[in-house]
Amino acid sequence: MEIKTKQQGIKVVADVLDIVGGKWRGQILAHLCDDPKRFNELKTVLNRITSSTLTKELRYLEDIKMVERKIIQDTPIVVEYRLTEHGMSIKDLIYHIVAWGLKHRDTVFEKKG
Amino acid sequence: MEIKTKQQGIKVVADVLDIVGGKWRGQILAHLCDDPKRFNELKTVLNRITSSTLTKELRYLEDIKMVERKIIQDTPIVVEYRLTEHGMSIKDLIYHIVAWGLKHRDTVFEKKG
DNA sequence: TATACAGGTAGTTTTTAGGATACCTAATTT
DNA sequence: AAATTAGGTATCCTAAAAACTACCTGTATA
Repeated sequence: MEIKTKQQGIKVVADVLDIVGGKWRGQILAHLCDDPKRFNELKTVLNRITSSTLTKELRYLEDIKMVERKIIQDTPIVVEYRLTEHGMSIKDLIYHIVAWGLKHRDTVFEKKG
Repeated sequence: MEIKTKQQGIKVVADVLDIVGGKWRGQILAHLCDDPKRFNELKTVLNRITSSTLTKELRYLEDIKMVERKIIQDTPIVVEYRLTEHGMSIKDLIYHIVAWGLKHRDTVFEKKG
């Protein structure tokens, strides 16, 4: 694949990073790679995220069809978030991100504590 | 690879996205995957970036040893930015990002113009 | 002579992401 | 009856990211 495919190939990088970037989206998607998670499970595992931020990020991921919200029980309410079938496609990319990070982040961050 | 390696595997996603994320860094790295580029080449190809932002982003990428700045001619001054040897390792990841994006961004962005 | 290009810096302002705080319904537990 | 859990919403606020504007050195070009 040639990235040289000028504005085509580069804009796509920005688009993908819109989806996966920011402080939380990558982490949320990474957690959902394993298995579906409930709202408060995500909240616990994403240390320090607030309810309102988590809600916003999940709504965004729903809007772009990466994640779906499923009410699995009505009363008491139980909600589950999972990757859509289409969203599953992100797993590979997340694996590559993790792989690169495990190999290289120490070098790259050596001077940054 | 198991992402389930709890906080280990997830924190690394955030770290990598720190490097590659934001509005410009991914695009800058993607452009430098092809070949070295001069300051104003980058500025032209990254439509709408300002000099000061480009300078900041390049300085950051230099600090973390992903990119190096090389004065290739003194007078008149000619400066070239290229991936460091270590920075080259990002190529694969960029390719995966582009690959995923080309396959999936239409679906994902179908409702977003 | 003056205008443009190359490669920037400095200072200020705007925009945006994310955080803080408070609050909501309904059920369950103490 | 009161507190806790589950799953949020609404509003405001702040800190950081990026943009805007102006300016700089030095060379080449018209």
